[in-house]
Amino acid sequence: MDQRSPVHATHLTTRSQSVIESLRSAVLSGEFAPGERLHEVPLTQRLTVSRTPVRAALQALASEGLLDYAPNRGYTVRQFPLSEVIGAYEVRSVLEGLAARLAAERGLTEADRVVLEKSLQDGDNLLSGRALSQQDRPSYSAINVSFHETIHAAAGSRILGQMIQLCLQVPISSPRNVVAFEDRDVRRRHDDHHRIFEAIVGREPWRAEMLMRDHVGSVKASLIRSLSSTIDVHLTSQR
Amino acid sequence: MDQRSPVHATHLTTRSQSVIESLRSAVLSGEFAPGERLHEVPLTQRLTVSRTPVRAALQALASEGLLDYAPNRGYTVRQFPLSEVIGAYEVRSVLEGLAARLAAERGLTEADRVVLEKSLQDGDNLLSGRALSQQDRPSYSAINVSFHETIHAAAGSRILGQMIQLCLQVPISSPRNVVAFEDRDVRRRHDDHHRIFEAIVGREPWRAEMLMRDHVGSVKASLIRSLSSTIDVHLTSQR
DNA sequence: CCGAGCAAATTTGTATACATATGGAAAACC
DNA sequence: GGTTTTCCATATGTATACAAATTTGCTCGG
Repeated sequence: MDQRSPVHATHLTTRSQSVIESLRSAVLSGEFAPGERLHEVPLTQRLTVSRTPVRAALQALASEGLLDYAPNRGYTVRQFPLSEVIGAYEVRSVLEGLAARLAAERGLTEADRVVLEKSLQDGDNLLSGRALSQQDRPSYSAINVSFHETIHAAAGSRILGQMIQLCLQVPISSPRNVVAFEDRDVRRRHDDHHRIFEAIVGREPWRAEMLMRDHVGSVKASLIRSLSSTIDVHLTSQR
Repeated sequence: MDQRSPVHATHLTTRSQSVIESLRSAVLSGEFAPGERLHEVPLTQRLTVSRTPVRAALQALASEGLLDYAPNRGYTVRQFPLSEVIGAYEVRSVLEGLAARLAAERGLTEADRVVLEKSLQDGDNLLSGRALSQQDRPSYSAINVSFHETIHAAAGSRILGQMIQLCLQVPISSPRNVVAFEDRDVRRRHDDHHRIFEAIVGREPWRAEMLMRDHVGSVKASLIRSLSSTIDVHLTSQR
Protein backbone atom coordinates (compact mmCIF):
# COMPACT_ATOMS: atom_id res chain seq x y z
CA MET A 1 0.00 0.00 0.00
CA ASP A 2 2.88 2.34 -0.51
CA GLN A 3 1.72 4.57 -3.28
CA ARG A 4 4.25 7.33 -2.53
CA SER A 5 2.13 10.04 -4.11
CA PRO A 6 3.21 13.58 -3.29
CA VAL A 7 0.96 14.94 -0.62
CA HIS A 8 0.56 18.37 -2.10
CA ALA A 9 -1.07 16.89 -5.17
CA THR A 10 -4.32 17.02 -3.22
CA HIS A 11 -5.28 20.66 -2.83
CA LEU A 12 -6.59 20.38 0.69
CA THR A 13 -5.96 23.90 2.04
CA THR A 14 -2.44 23.42 3.41
CA ARG A 15 0.27 20.77 3.30
CA SER A 16 0.02 20.31 7.04
CA GLN A 17 -3.62 19.35 6.73
CA SER A 18 -2.88 16.88 3.99
CA VAL A 19 -0.06 15.34 5.96
CA ILE A 20 -2.34 15.00 8.96
CA GLU A 21 -4.83 13.00 6.92
CA SER A 22 -2.16 10.89 5.26
CA LEU A 23 -0.48 10.02 8.50
CA ARG A 24 -3.71 9.39 10.31
CA SER A 25 -4.96 6.91 7.77
CA ALA A 26 -1.53 5.32 7.63
CA VAL A 27 -1.49 4.83 11.38
CA LEU A 28 -5.09 3.63 11.52
CA SER A 29 -4.54 1.15 8.71
CA GLY A 30 -1.69 -0.31 10.68
CA GLU A 31 1.19 0.66 8.41
CA PHE A 32 3.20 1.41 11.50
CA ALA A 33 3.50 -1.05 14.31
CA PRO A 34 2.23 0.02 17.75
CA GLY A 35 5.11 1.45 19.73
CA GLU A 36 7.08 2.24 16.60
CA ARG A 37 8.83 5.58 16.54
CA LEU A 38 7.89 8.01 13.80
CA HIS A 39 11.05 9.83 12.81
CA GLU A 40 10.56 13.09 11.01
CA VAL A 41 13.06 12.81 8.18
CA PRO A 42 11.86 9.48 6.79
CA LEU A 43 8.33 10.87 6.78
CA THR A 44 9.45 13.94 4.86
CA GLN A 45 10.89 11.70 2.17
CA ARG A 46 7.85 9.49 2.05
CA LEU A 47 5.49 12.45 1.76
CA THR A 48 7.78 14.80 -0.18
CA VAL A 49 7.33 17.73 2.14
CA SER A 50 9.65 19.44 4.58
CA ARG A 51 9.89 18.77 8.27
CA THR A 52 7.66 21.71 9.14
CA PRO A 53 4.30 20.28 8.07
CA VAL A 54 5.36 16.85 9.24
CA ARG A 55 6.02 18.17 12.73
CA ALA A 56 2.71 20.00 12.72
CA ALA A 57 0.92 16.81 11.74
CA LEU A 58 2.67 14.75 14.39
CA GLN A 59 1.69 17.25 17.03
CA ALA A 60 -1.90 17.22 15.84
CA LEU A 61 -2.13 13.43 15.84
CA ALA A 62 -0.60 13.32 19.30
CA SER A 63 -3.25 15.67 20.63
CA GLU A 64 -5.87 13.47 18.98
CA GLY A 65 -4.47 10.68 21.09
CA LEU A 66 -3.14 8.59 18.22
CA LEU A 67 0.52 9.17 19.03
CA ASP A 68 2.59 9.50 22.16
CA TYR A 69 5.03 12.37 22.53
CA ALA A 70 8.05 12.91 24.74
CA PRO A 71 10.01 16.18 24.57
CA ASN A 72 13.30 15.83 22.74
CA ARG A 73 12.50 12.23 21.97
CA GLY A 74 9.79 12.41 19.36
CA TYR A 75 6.61 10.57 18.61
CA THR A 76 5.64 6.92 18.83
CA VAL A 77 2.56 5.08 17.64
CA ARG A 78 0.27 4.54 20.58
CA GLN A 79 -0.84 1.04 21.21
CA PHE A 80 -4.42 0.55 22.23
CA PRO A 81 -4.72 -2.41 24.53
CA LEU A 82 -8.18 -3.88 24.76
CA SER A 83 -8.67 -2.04 28.03
CA GLU A 84 -8.26 1.29 26.24
CA VAL A 85 -10.73 0.36 23.54
CA ILE A 86 -13.24 -0.69 26.15
CA GLY A 87 -12.58 2.55 28.00
CA ALA A 88 -13.35 4.51 24.87
CA TYR A 89 -16.65 2.67 24.53
CA GLU A 90 -17.59 3.34 28.12
CA VAL A 91 -16.91 7.03 27.65
CA ARG A 92 -18.70 7.12 24.34
CA SER A 93 -21.62 5.37 25.93
CA VAL A 94 -22.24 8.08 28.52
CA LEU A 95 -21.46 10.88 26.07
CA GLU A 96 -23.86 9.67 23.42
CA GLY A 97 -26.38 9.08 26.16
CA LEU A 98 -26.01 12.70 27.14
CA ALA A 99 -26.38 13.74 23.51
CA ALA A 100 -29.64 11.83 23.22
CA ARG A 101 -30.93 13.38 26.42
CA LEU A 102 -30.07 16.90 25.32
CA ALA A 103 -31.64 16.29 21.94
CA ALA A 104 -34.82 15.09 23.63
CA GLU A 105 -34.84 18.12 25.94
CA ARG A 106 -34.33 20.62 23.12
CA GLY A 107 -36.45 18.83 20.59
CA LEU A 108 -35.55 18.19 16.98
CA THR A 109 -35.57 20.67 14.15
CA GLU A 110 -37.66 19.74 11.19
CA ALA A 111 -34.52 19.09 9.16
CA ASP A 112 -32.99 16.79 11.75
CA ARG A 113 -36.20 14.84 12.11
CA VAL A 114 -36.31 14.27 8.37
CA VAL A 115 -32.73 13.03 8.30
CA LEU A 116 -33.31 10.64 11.18
CA GLU A 117 -36.50 9.30 9.63
CA LYS A 118 -34.69 8.77 6.37
CA SER A 119 -31.89 6.83 8.01
CA LEU A 120 -34.46 4.69 9.80
CA GLN A 121 -36.32 4.09 6.55
CA ASP A 122 -33.13 3.28 4.67
CA GLY A 123 -32.15 0.85 7.36
CA ASP A 124 -35.54 -0.81 7.24
CA ASN A 125 -35.23 -1.28 3.51
CA LEU A 126 -31.73 -2.66 3.73
CA LEU A 127 -32.71 -5.12 6.44
CA SER A 128 -36.12 -6.06 5.04
CA GLY A 129 -34.86 -8.96 2.97
CA ARG A 130 -32.54 -11.71 4.06
CA ALA A 131 -29.11 -11.40 5.63
CA LEU A 132 -26.93 -8.48 4.66
CA SER A 133 -24.43 -9.21 1.96
CA GLN A 134 -20.91 -8.00 2.43
CA GLN A 135 -21.60 -5.18 -0.02
CA ASP A 136 -24.49 -3.94 2.09
CA ARG A 137 -22.33 -3.44 5.15
CA PRO A 138 -20.75 -0.16 4.06
CA SER A 139 -24.21 1.18 3.20
CA TYR A 140 -25.54 0.31 6.60
CA SER A 141 -22.47 1.78 8.17
CA ALA A 142 -23.19 5.07 6.43
CA ILE A 143 -26.78 4.98 7.68
CA ASN A 144 -25.56 4.30 11.18
CA VAL A 145 -23.08 7.17 11.11
CA SER A 146 -25.73 9.51 9.78
CA PHE A 147 -28.14 8.59 12.58
CA HIS A 148 -25.64 9.14 15.32
CA GLU A 149 -24.12 12.31 13.91
CA THR A 150 -27.50 13.89 13.52
CA ILE A 151 -28.23 13.30 17.18
CA HIS A 152 -24.84 14.71 18.18
CA ALA A 153 -25.65 17.83 16.21
CA ALA A 154 -29.16 18.03 17.66
CA ALA A 155 -27.69 18.04 21.15
CA GLY A 156 -26.30 21.48 20.35
CA SER A 157 -23.20 21.22 22.49
CA ARG A 158 -19.91 21.91 20.81
CA ILE A 159 -17.79 20.36 23.55
CA LEU A 160 -19.88 17.24 23.60
CA GLY A 161 -19.55 16.75 19.86
CA GLN A 162 -15.83 17.36 20.08
CA MET A 163 -15.40 14.71 22.74
CA ILE A 164 -17.49 12.10 20.98
CA GLN A 165 -15.33 12.75 17.96
CA LEU A 166 -12.26 12.07 20.07
CA CYS A 167 -13.70 8.76 21.17
CA LEU A 168 -14.31 7.76 17.58
CA GLN A 169 -10.63 8.36 16.83
CA VAL A 170 -9.72 5.38 18.95
CA PRO A 171 -9.05 2.48 16.59
CA ILE A 172 -11.77 -0.18 16.35
CA SER A 173 -14.23 1.89 18.35
CA SER A 174 -15.52 3.62 15.25
CA PRO A 175 -19.06 2.73 14.11
CA ARG A 176 -17.55 1.91 10.75
CA ASN A 177 -16.69 -1.39 12.29
CA VAL A 178 -20.19 -2.78 12.22
CA VAL A 179 -18.51 -4.85 9.53
CA ALA A 180 -17.26 -7.24 12.16
CA PHE A 181 -20.65 -7.94 13.70
CA GLU A 182 -23.20 -10.62 13.25
CA ASP A 183 -26.39 -10.09 11.33
CA ARG A 184 -28.57 -10.47 14.39
CA ASP A 185 -26.66 -7.75 16.20
CA VAL A 186 -27.16 -5.33 13.35
CA ARG A 187 -30.89 -5.90 13.32
CA ARG A 188 -31.15 -5.49 17.06
CA ARG A 189 -29.23 -2.28 16.93
CA HIS A 190 -31.35 -0.89 14.17
CA ASP A 191 -34.33 -1.60 16.37
CA ASP A 192 -32.59 0.41 19.07
CA HIS A 193 -32.42 3.30 16.65
CA HIS A 194 -36.18 3.25 16.22
CA ARG A 195 -36.78 3.35 19.95
CA ILE A 196 -34.22 6.08 20.52
CA PHE A 197 -35.82 8.15 17.82
CA GLU A 198 -39.24 7.69 19.42
CA ALA A 199 -37.92 8.73 22.80
CA ILE A 200 -36.36 11.88 21.38
CA VAL A 201 -39.40 12.85 19.34
CA GLY A 202 -41.63 12.06 22.33
CA ARG A 203 -39.49 14.38 24.47
CA GLU A 204 -38.52 11.70 26.97
CA PRO A 205 -34.99 12.78 27.91
CA TRP A 206 -34.33 10.15 30.53
CA ARG A 207 -35.53 7.29 28.34
CA ALA A 208 -33.55 8.57 25.38
CA GLU A 209 -30.41 8.68 27.49
CA MET A 210 -30.82 5.22 28.90
CA LEU A 211 -31.63 3.68 25.53
CA MET A 212 -28.63 5.31 23.88
CA ARG A 213 -26.32 4.30 26.68
CA ASP A 214 -27.39 0.72 26.42
CA HIS A 215 -27.24 0.90 22.64
CA VAL A 216 -23.59 1.94 22.57
CA GLY A 217 -22.83 -0.36 25.47
CA SER A 218 -24.17 -3.30 23.51
CA VAL A 219 -21.82 -2.47 20.67
CA LYS A 220 -19.03 -2.72 23.18
CA ALA A 221 -20.28 -6.08 24.35
CA SER A 222 -20.48 -7.65 20.92
CA LEU A 223 -17.16 -6.12 19.99
CA ILE A 224 -15.57 -7.86 22.93
CA ARG A 225 -17.24 -11.12 21.92
CA SER A 226 -16.10 -10.70 18.33
CA LEU A 227 -12.58 -9.86 19.40
CA SER A 228 -12.12 -12.65 21.89
CA SER A 229 -13.30 -15.24 19.38
CA THR A 230 -11.60 -14.27 16.12
CA ILE A 231 -9.04 -11.59 16.63
CA ASP A 232 -7.06 -13.26 19.37
CA VAL A 233 -4.46 -13.87 16.71
CA HIS A 234 -4.25 -10.22 15.92
CA LEU A 235 -3.82 -9.13 19.50
CA THR A 236 -1.15 -11.66 20.26
CA SER A 237 0.75 -11.00 17.06
CA GLN A 238 0.99 -7.31 17.79
CA ARG A 239 2.31 -7.76 21.26
CA MET B 1 1.04 41.81 35.04
CA ASP B 2 3.28 42.30 32.05
CA GLN B 3 6.67 41.39 33.38
CA ARG B 4 8.09 40.65 29.95
CA SER B 5 10.52 38.05 31.20
CA PRO B 6 12.16 35.93 28.53
CA VAL B 7 10.35 32.63 28.33
CA HIS B 8 13.44 30.48 28.10
CA ALA B 9 14.56 31.66 31.52
CA THR B 10 12.39 28.91 32.93
CA HIS B 11 14.06 25.63 32.08
CA LEU B 12 10.91 23.73 31.33
CA THR B 13 12.20 21.15 28.82
CA THR B 14 11.63 23.12 25.61
CA ARG B 15 10.72 26.65 24.63
CA SER B 16 7.52 25.40 23.03
CA GLN B 17 6.36 23.99 26.35
CA SER B 18 7.12 27.22 28.15
CA VAL B 19 5.32 29.25 25.54
CA ILE B 20 2.30 27.00 25.84
CA GLU B 21 2.10 27.67 29.56
CA SER B 22 2.70 31.38 29.19
CA LEU B 23 0.07 31.79 26.53
CA ARG B 24 -2.45 29.59 28.28
CA SER B 25 -2.27 31.54 31.50
CA ALA B 26 -2.34 34.79 29.56
CA VAL B 27 -5.50 33.74 27.75
CA LEU B 28 -7.16 32.37 30.88
CA SER B 29 -6.38 35.50 32.83
CA GLY B 30 -8.11 37.49 30.15
CA GLU B 31 -5.13 39.40 28.80
CA PHE B 32 -6.60 38.92 25.37
CA ALA B 33 -10.16 39.80 24.58
CA PRO B 34 -12.44 36.99 23.37
CA GLY B 35 -12.46 36.96 19.60
CA GLU B 36 -9.13 38.76 19.43
CA ARG B 37 -6.68 37.50 16.85
CA LEU B 38 -3.33 36.26 18.08
CA HIS B 39 -0.75 37.25 15.49
CA GLU B 40 2.47 35.34 15.58
CA VAL B 41 5.03 38.12 15.25
CA PRO B 42 3.82 40.25 18.17
CA LEU B 43 3.87 37.16 20.35
CA THR B 44 7.45 36.39 19.32
CA GLN B 45 8.48 39.84 20.49
CA ARG B 46 6.56 39.60 23.72
CA LEU B 47 8.06 36.20 24.54
CA THR B 48 11.45 36.67 22.92
CA VAL B 49 11.36 33.47 20.94
CA SER B 50 11.05 32.76 17.25
CA ARG B 51 7.85 31.98 15.41
CA THR B 52 8.45 28.23 15.54
CA PRO B 53 7.67 27.62 19.22
CA VAL B 54 4.93 30.23 19.09
CA ARG B 55 3.23 28.37 16.27
CA ALA B 56 3.59 25.10 18.13
CA ALA B 57 2.02 26.64 21.22
CA LEU B 58 -0.87 28.14 19.27
CA GLN B 59 -1.60 24.78 17.70
CA ALA B 60 -1.51 23.10 21.10
CA LEU B 61 -3.85 25.63 22.68
CA ALA B 62 -6.22 25.32 19.76
CA SER B 63 -6.43 21.57 20.23
CA GLU B 64 -7.08 22.18 23.91
CA GLY B 65 -10.07 24.16 22.77
CA LEU B 66 -8.84 27.52 24.03
CA LEU B 67 -8.27 29.01 20.58
CA ASP B 68 -10.01 28.83 17.24
CA TYR B 69 -8.01 28.13 14.12
CA ALA B 70 -8.71 28.74 10.45
CA PRO B 71 -6.17 27.69 7.82
CA ASN B 72 -4.23 30.61 6.37
CA ARG B 73 -6.00 32.94 8.74
CA GLY B 74 -4.50 32.18 12.08
CA TYR B 75 -5.75 31.85 15.61
CA THR B 76 -8.33 33.75 17.61
CA VAL B 77 -9.24 33.64 21.28
CA ARG B 78 -12.33 31.55 21.70
CA GLN B 79 -15.20 33.08 23.53
CA PHE B 80 -17.12 30.87 25.88
CA PRO B 81 -20.74 31.93 25.98
CA LEU B 82 -22.65 30.75 29.02
CA SER B 83 -24.13 27.96 26.92
CA GLU B 84 -20.64 26.57 26.35
CA VAL B 85 -19.75 26.69 30.01
CA ILE B 86 -22.98 24.92 30.86
CA GLY B 87 -22.25 22.38 28.16
CA ALA B 88 -18.87 21.71 29.71
CA TYR B 89 -20.52 21.10 33.05
CA GLU B 90 -23.05 18.73 31.58
CA VAL B 91 -20.29 16.74 29.94
CA ARG B 92 -18.16 16.80 33.05
CA SER B 93 -21.14 15.67 35.05
CA VAL B 94 -21.59 12.43 33.10
CA LEU B 95 -17.84 11.87 32.79
CA GLU B 96 -17.15 12.23 36.49
CA GLY B 97 -20.20 10.07 37.13
CA LEU B 98 -18.63 7.40 34.97
CA ALA B 99 -15.35 7.79 36.82
CA ALA B 100 -17.07 7.26 40.15
CA ARG B 101 -18.86 4.20 38.82
CA LEU B 102 -15.69 2.67 37.46
CA ALA B 103 -13.87 3.39 40.70
CA ALA B 104 -16.66 1.66 42.62
CA GLU B 105 -16.53 -1.31 40.26
CA ARG B 106 -12.79 -1.73 40.47
CA GLY B 107 -12.46 -0.84 44.11
CA LEU B 108 -9.92 1.53 45.61
CA THR B 109 -6.28 0.84 46.25
CA GLU B 110 -5.11 1.30 49.79
CA ALA B 111 -3.21 4.43 48.76
CA ASP B 112 -6.20 6.01 47.04
CA ARG B 113 -8.44 5.27 49.99
CA VAL B 114 -6.00 7.00 52.31
CA VAL B 115 -5.85 10.07 50.12
CA LEU B 116 -9.61 10.32 49.88
CA GLU B 117 -10.02 9.89 53.62
CA LYS B 118 -7.46 12.58 54.21
CA SER B 119 -9.22 15.04 51.92
CA LEU B 120 -12.49 14.30 53.69
CA GLN B 121 -10.87 14.79 57.08
CA ASP B 122 -9.16 17.99 56.00
CA GLY B 123 -12.44 19.29 54.69
CA ASP B 124 -14.20 18.42 57.94
CA ASN B 125 -11.58 20.32 59.90
CA LEU B 126 -11.75 23.34 57.65
CA LEU B 127 -15.54 23.46 57.83
CA SER B 128 -15.87 22.57 61.50
CA GLY B 129 -15.77 26.11 62.74
CA ARG B 130 -17.70 29.05 61.46
CA ALA B 131 -17.89 30.33 57.94
CA LEU B 132 -14.87 29.99 55.68
CA SER B 133 -12.68 33.03 55.52
CA GLN B 134 -11.45 34.18 52.16
CA GLN B 135 -8.04 32.73 52.96
CA ASP B 136 -9.52 29.29 53.53
CA ARG B 137 -11.02 29.13 50.08
CA PRO B 138 -7.82 28.19 48.27
CA SER B 139 -7.17 25.47 50.83
CA TYR B 140 -10.59 24.01 50.32
CA SER B 141 -10.14 24.27 46.60
CA ALA B 142 -7.00 22.15 46.87
CA ILE B 143 -8.85 19.57 48.94
CA ASN B 144 -11.63 19.50 46.38
CA VAL B 145 -9.22 19.02 43.49
CA SER B 146 -7.43 16.26 45.34
CA PHE B 147 -10.68 14.40 45.99
CA HIS B 148 -11.81 14.52 42.40
CA GLU B 149 -8.44 13.76 40.86
CA THR B 150 -8.00 10.72 43.03
CA ILE B 151 -11.29 9.33 41.81
CA HIS B 152 -10.38 10.04 38.21
CA ALA B 153 -7.19 8.08 38.72
CA ALA B 154 -8.99 5.29 40.50
CA ALA B 155 -11.26 4.88 37.50
CA GLY B 156 -8.22 3.61 35.63
CA SER B 157 -9.24 4.90 32.21
CA ARG B 158 -6.75 7.04 30.38
CA ILE B 159 -9.25 8.38 27.86
CA LEU B 160 -11.70 9.29 30.58
CA GLY B 161 -9.09 11.22 32.53
CA GLN B 162 -7.98 12.99 29.39
CA MET B 163 -11.52 14.12 28.61
CA ILE B 164 -12.29 15.32 32.10
CA GLN B 165 -9.09 17.32 31.87
CA LEU B 166 -10.36 18.87 28.65
CA CYS B 167 -13.57 19.91 30.39
CA LEU B 168 -11.60 21.58 33.13
CA GLN B 169 -9.78 23.66 30.55
CA VAL B 170 -12.98 25.53 29.82
CA PRO B 171 -12.79 28.84 31.67
CA ILE B 172 -14.91 29.12 34.82
CA SER B 173 -15.76 25.42 34.82
CA SER B 174 -12.68 24.61 36.84
CA PRO B 175 -13.19 23.52 40.45
CA ARG B 176 -10.81 26.29 41.44
CA ASN B 177 -13.81 28.52 41.19
CA VAL B 178 -15.45 27.38 44.38
CA VAL B 179 -14.28 30.83 45.32
CA ALA B 180 -17.41 32.29 43.88
CA PHE B 181 -19.80 30.15 45.88
CA GLU B 182 -21.73 30.60 49.03
CA ASP B 183 -20.72 28.99 52.28
CA ARG B 184 -23.80 26.79 52.41
CA ASP B 185 -23.04 25.39 48.96
CA VAL B 186 -19.53 24.45 49.98
CA ARG B 187 -20.77 22.56 53.03
CA ARG B 188 -23.41 20.76 51.04
CA ARG B 189 -20.86 19.72 48.46
CA HIS B 190 -18.45 18.49 51.06
CA ASP B 191 -21.25 16.34 52.38
CA ASP B 192 -21.64 14.99 48.84
CA HIS B 193 -18.02 13.96 48.97
CA HIS B 194 -18.63 11.87 52.05
CA ARG B 195 -21.51 10.04 50.44
CA ILE B 196 -19.67 9.49 47.20
CA PHE B 197 -16.75 8.05 49.10
CA GLU B 198 -19.06 5.72 50.98
CA ALA B 199 -20.67 4.54 47.77
CA ILE B 200 -17.30 3.80 46.19
CA VAL B 201 -15.90 2.03 49.23
CA GLY B 202 -19.17 0.12 49.56
CA ARG B 203 -18.86 -0.98 45.94
CA GLU B 204 -22.14 0.55 44.85
CA PRO B 205 -21.33 1.62 41.29
CA TRP B 206 -24.75 2.86 40.35
CA ARG B 207 -25.14 4.93 43.51
CA ALA B 208 -21.66 6.35 43.14
CA GLU B 209 -22.41 7.41 39.59
CA MET B 210 -25.69 9.07 40.42
CA LEU B 211 -24.27 10.90 43.42
CA MET B 212 -21.32 12.19 41.45
CA ARG B 213 -23.50 13.27 38.57
CA ASP B 214 -25.73 15.23 40.84
CA HIS B 215 -22.74 16.59 42.70
CA VAL B 216 -21.18 18.11 39.60
CA GLY B 217 -24.58 19.10 38.32
CA SER B 218 -25.22 21.08 41.49
CA VAL B 219 -21.99 22.97 40.94
CA LYS B 220 -23.36 23.93 37.57
CA ALA B 221 -26.58 25.10 39.16
CA SER B 222 -25.00 27.33 41.76
CA LEU B 223 -22.58 28.65 39.17
CA ILE B 224 -25.52 29.77 37.09
CA ARG B 225 -27.09 31.36 40.15
CA SER B 226 -23.82 33.04 41.03
CA LEU B 227 -23.35 34.34 37.52
CA SER B 228 -26.84 35.70 37.11
CA SER B 229 -26.55 37.55 40.42
CA THR B 230 -23.19 39.13 39.61
CA ILE B 231 -24.49 40.04 36.20
CA ASP B 232 -27.37 41.74 37.97
CA VAL B 233 -24.85 43.71 39.98
CA HIS B 234 -23.03 44.66 36.83
CA LEU B 235 -26.22 45.84 35.30
CA THR B 236 -27.31 47.92 38.27
CA SER B 237 -23.87 49.39 38.86
CA GLN B 238 -23.64 50.25 35.17
CA ARG B 239 -20.35 48.49 34.65
C1' DC C 1 -21.22 58.11 -3.73
C1' DC C 2 -20.66 53.31 -4.10
C1' DG C 3 -18.83 49.04 -5.59
C1' DA C 4 -15.65 46.12 -8.32
C1' DG C 5 -11.14 45.12 -9.09
C1' DC C 6 -6.42 45.53 -8.65
C1' DA C 7 -2.05 46.09 -6.07
C1' DA C 8 0.63 46.60 -1.94
C1' DA C 9 1.25 45.24 2.71
C1' DT C 10 0.61 42.08 6.17
C1' DT C 11 0.24 37.41 7.80
C1' DT C 12 0.49 32.64 7.65
C1' DG C 13 2.66 28.37 5.44
C1' DT C 14 6.91 25.98 4.11
C1' DA C 15 11.71 24.93 3.51
C1' DT C 16 16.12 24.75 5.37
C1' DA C 17 20.19 25.79 8.08
C1' DC C 18 21.84 25.75 12.57
C1' DA C 19 21.63 24.56 17.76
C1' DT C 20 20.91 21.37 21.25
C1' DA C 21 19.73 17.12 23.28
C1' DT C 22 19.67 12.13 23.27
C1' DG C 23 21.57 7.31 22.59
C1' DG C 24 24.99 4.32 21.79
C1' DA C 25 29.59 2.76 20.75
C1' DA C 26 34.24 2.90 21.61
C1' DA C 27 37.88 3.91 24.67
C1' DA C 28 39.74 4.56 29.19
C1' DC C 29 39.84 3.34 33.81
C1' DC C 30 39.40 0.48 37.79
C1' DG D 1 36.09 -8.30 32.50
C1' DG D 2 33.06 -4.98 33.80
C1' DT D 3 31.99 -0.25 34.68
C1' DT D 4 32.40 4.45 33.63
C1' DT D 5 33.49 8.18 30.63
C1' DT D 6 33.95 10.41 26.39
C1' DC D 7 32.76 11.33 21.96
C1' DC D 8 30.21 10.98 17.81
C1' DA D 9 26.12 10.01 15.13
C1' DT D 10 21.43 10.90 14.90
C1' DA D 11 17.15 13.13 15.95
C1' DT D 12 14.61 16.79 17.68
C1' DG D 13 14.22 21.96 18.79
C1' DT D 14 14.76 26.66 17.08
C1' DA D 15 15.62 30.47 14.07
C1' DT D 16 15.09 32.53 9.77
C1' DA D 17 14.53 33.20 4.84
C1' DC D 18 11.33 32.62 1.34
C1' DA D 19 6.63 31.41 -0.77
C1' DA D 20 1.78 31.70 -0.85
C1' DA D 21 -2.37 33.38 0.80
C1' DT D 22 -5.23 36.81 2.87
C1' DT D 23 -6.39 41.46 4.02
C1' DT D 24 -6.31 46.30 3.21
C1' DG D 25 -6.74 50.33 0.89
C1' DC D 26 -6.68 52.59 -3.30
C1' DT D 27 -8.06 53.55 -7.88
C1' DC D 28 -11.15 53.47 -11.45
C1' DG D 29 -15.47 53.05 -13.55
C1' DG D 30 -20.38 53.21 -13.03
